[in-house]
Formats: sequence, structure tokens, C-alpha cells
Amino acid sequence: MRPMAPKYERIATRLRQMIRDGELAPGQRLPAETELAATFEVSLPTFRQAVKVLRSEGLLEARHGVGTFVRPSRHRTQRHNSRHQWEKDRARLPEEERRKTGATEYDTGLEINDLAFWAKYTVTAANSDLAAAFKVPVGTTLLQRDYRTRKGADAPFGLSRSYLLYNLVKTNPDLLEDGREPWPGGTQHQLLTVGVEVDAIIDTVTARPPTIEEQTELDIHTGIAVLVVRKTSIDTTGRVVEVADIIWPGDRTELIFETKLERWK
Amino acid sequence: MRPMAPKYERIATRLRQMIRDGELAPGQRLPAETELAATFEVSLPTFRQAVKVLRSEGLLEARHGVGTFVRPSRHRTQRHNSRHQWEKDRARLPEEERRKTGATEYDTGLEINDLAFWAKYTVTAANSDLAAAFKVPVGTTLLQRDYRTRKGADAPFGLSRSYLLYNLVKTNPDLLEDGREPWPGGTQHQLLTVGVEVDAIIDTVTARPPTIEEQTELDIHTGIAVLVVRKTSIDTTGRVVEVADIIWPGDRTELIFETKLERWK
DNA sequence: GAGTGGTCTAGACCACTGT
DNA sequence: CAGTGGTCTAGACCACTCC
Repeated sequence: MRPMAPKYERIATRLRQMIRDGELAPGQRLPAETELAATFEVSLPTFRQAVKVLRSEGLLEARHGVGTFVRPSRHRTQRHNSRHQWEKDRARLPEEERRKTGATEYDTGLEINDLAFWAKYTVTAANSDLAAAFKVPVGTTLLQRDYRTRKGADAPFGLSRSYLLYNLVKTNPDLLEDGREPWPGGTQHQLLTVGVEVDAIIDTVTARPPTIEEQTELDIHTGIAVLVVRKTSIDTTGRVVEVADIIWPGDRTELIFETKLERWK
Repeated sequence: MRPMAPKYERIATRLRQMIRDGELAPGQRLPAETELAATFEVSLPTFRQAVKVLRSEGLLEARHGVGTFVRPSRHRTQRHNSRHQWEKDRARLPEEERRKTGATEYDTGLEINDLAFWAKYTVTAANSDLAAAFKVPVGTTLLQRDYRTRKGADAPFGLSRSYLLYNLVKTNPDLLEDGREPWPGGTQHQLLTVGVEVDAIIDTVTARPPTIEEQTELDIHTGIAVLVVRKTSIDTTGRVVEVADIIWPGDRTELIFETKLERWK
């Protein structure tokens, strides 16, 4: 005979069903935990354990001092890989054109004036991971650039950390100052100023639970996953010219990759 | 003054540091919870709460009746989008060639005989989500195909559910029987038998916590995220010919997308 | 059978939010 | 201030794994 599922699982299953059937509507507040614990005839900690399960599945959201709510499905930011070509094309436009719009606006459809931007540059040495990504010796000098873009006081759309080869970009001193960000035309234009044409971009996607820092920065709760993208840019000579690690909140982001196939015959 | 972090957070922070510093090595077993609770001078439930935090971050793994272990970083299966072109090319090879290898071997490097395969076909009607994906009316008849591929008794690499337009594939009755799986040459060859050439594939990637079913099927523990890929295949006439939803364990999978850019001048 | 983690209880007190 | 969820305790019993 099959062993009985634990009480908190059974309660979670019932709540899950009520949410999926629309019996509990998105945004709706649940009765107080003490009350529901009594309804389901379990102790308060046991009922809270059931709630925890559904929170980690992203179905419920608890607000301290207010109540527990059915989580409305959230608006997703889309990021399409055609963006890479768009960024490349933009890099050769006249400055006034480049100044008009940035990559985040392209992703979100928001106006450039709605967005707050923050950038910080640091000089660092390649660890083994980055050395392998750039195919250079460990300890090679890199320019590390951290970015945050957010709408007003909202949490940022994603956390971005980009690396460039210091020896490559130092020929244009403007590229070493974070005060010049946001740079009209973005990284591809920055690379163009030192004679680099990007030929291909490789995005490597994984998912994992967020670290504590990422939870606070992105304003996500425990149990929501993050998408981790390592973007590697390769120039026309086959050299790796940029490596960027980008963290997106998994519940608010949709990455879209289109692959065109060669025609038959 | 900054409010004090809760006890379980402070313990989690200390354990996290010990793991990152290598003081607790990957794979190492921790002392019993009762013992550690005494060491940290907290009650057992409080200490267990700290352990729960680190489990949801993927740093610890508890085995019932055995102990709690530092989670070793796991081997990742890579899936490259060049696979789509490879699958298309394979569809036109002679049958003996097609029979030699499948898509999973391409991803994992394993031999076809190491792999167990399972497929199940069902006829269903399009819900609003699928109807939108196919750009057909709600209720349109679809062929739903579920797949599992695993190595021996291990958990499957991913869960895959694919949909085809029933009216499109019914002209070849072989395509309606799951007994014919694994089909040499895969979906692209199946589509070729009804005169379809796939022109582009769109992969949409998101991440979320796994459902209970996915946890048991993929043998992943609470707190490990899953990568959700919706793969949409479009033929040379612009029609959507296949929609597939694929679930990968986030800690064992790496999706790689290469985007070639047009050359300047 | 010994030792481990998993479930469950009863109850106290704290921290946060809105009125 | 009332009502909510968050933290913490002490202790009982169960389920699993391994010797």
C-alpha cells in the first residue's frame, strides 16, 4: 500500500487545486493563517509549512503584517537574440541616432527617460573561469563593468557584469571611465572605437536559486529562480572580446532565441 | 541602528562561508543536526531552518536516514542550438544513417545503446495557450507526444511534450503510433514524410521552481530550479508546425545559443 | 538496533502594516 | 492598537538507511 502523503503536502495540494481552478483568484487575500489552520484541522506550524511550499512554487506571496495573497502572474520582459544584430547595426549610426535609444528600451518598450541607469568600472585580474572564457592566461588585466538599469524606484530588470580585455580598450581612454556611461551605441560601438567588429555572440543559459545578494538586489523572494546568461562576444578574427554575466529574475524574464535553418536543395 | 538578522540567517551565513572557503568540502557529511544545533546554541527547529535555506540555495543536500552533505557541483548536459541544423540535415540522410544516432546522443555524447527511451502519443484539443502558439482556433485537434530519455536507471535528462497539428500528420498513419518511436531521424524527418520543411526554430526560455511532479520525475530536490523551453518550429510557408515544451533540471543543464551577425561593409 | 533526517504539535513572543 | 505573518522553543514520534 502507498504511504500517506504528509499533512502539509495534502493541504498544499488542496490549495494548489483551488488556485488552479480559480476558486482562489489571483491577487486575492487568503484568510489568516490561524483561521485556515483551524479549518484544515492542523497546527499552525504545519499549515505554515504548506504555505511555504506554495510560496516556493511562486503560487502564493506573504506580506508581513498584511496577509497572504495568491500571486498574480507577472509581466515578463522579453529579450530576443535579434537584439544582438540590432545592437551591431546601431553601432555604426551617427551619434544623434545612437543617443536616442538604448538596449534596455529595445527590450522593454519603455522610453529612455523612464529609466535610471548606473554603471561602475573596476580594473581586475582574470580568475581561472574568466581566463578560460577569454582564452588568456590567468591574471590577465581586465576591465570589469557593472550595470543596473531600473524603472524609477522599481527593482532592476537584471544584474549585469561585463568584462573587456584591458589591453584592447586602453587605446581609447574614454572607454576606461564609467562617468561616460550610458555610452551612446553601447558596447558594440565602444568596441568599434578600438577597431573591433563583433562577428558572433554565444549565450549560455542556466538556472539556479538566487544568492542572498541577488534576492535583495532584484527584489525576488526565496524560491524564485534566476536565469544566468553568460554572453560571449567573438570578433571577426575569432578572438573573444567581451564576456558578460547577466542575472535575470526567472519569473519576470523570457529569453527568446531564433535559429534560422539552411534551406534544402 | 540596523536590526539584528534572525538566528537561522546568521547560522546560514556562517555555514555558507564555511562552504565557500572550502572549510566544508563538496561531498562532505555534516555532523548530525542535533549536534550542530547544540554547537550553534539554538533549538533543533531553528537550526533545521538554517539548513533549509542552504538547501534551497543548492549548497546542501539532506539524505533521509543518512545525513546532510555539501552538494558537489554537478555535471552539466550541454544543448547547443546548432543541434537544430544538425537535426534538419539528418532528416534527409538514408535510413541506416538516421538509425545510427539520435538527438540525445548528440547532446550527451553517450552511445544509443546506453539510453532508455519512452514515448506516448495522445490526441487532444488545443487550449487557448496552444491555440495562440499554433495560430489556430481553440479546440483544434492536436497530436500530443510525451517523451522521456534516460541513461539506465538514472533520472531522465529532461521532460518533453511535443504537439503537432493532427490534420497535418494524419496523412501518414505511421506518425500517429507511438509504437514506432524512437523514429529514426526524429521529428524533422517525420515532418518531411508529410512534405514539411522546417525553416526556423524559436526557443523561448524561462526559469521557475519545479512542480511536485517534476521534482519526482527529474529527481531534483526542493529549491533547484527548472529551465522551461518552448520550442516553436516554423516551416518554409511561415506556418507553425510543431510546438514543444521541454523541462530541464536547472542544475544539470546548459543551453547554448550562438547568434551569427552580418558582416559590416 | 542505532542513528539519521522528516513531520507534527502547542504555545510564546516579535515585527510589520494599516487604521 | 488590532491583526497579520515571522521567529523560536521543547519535545514527541515517525521513516529511512546502514550495520
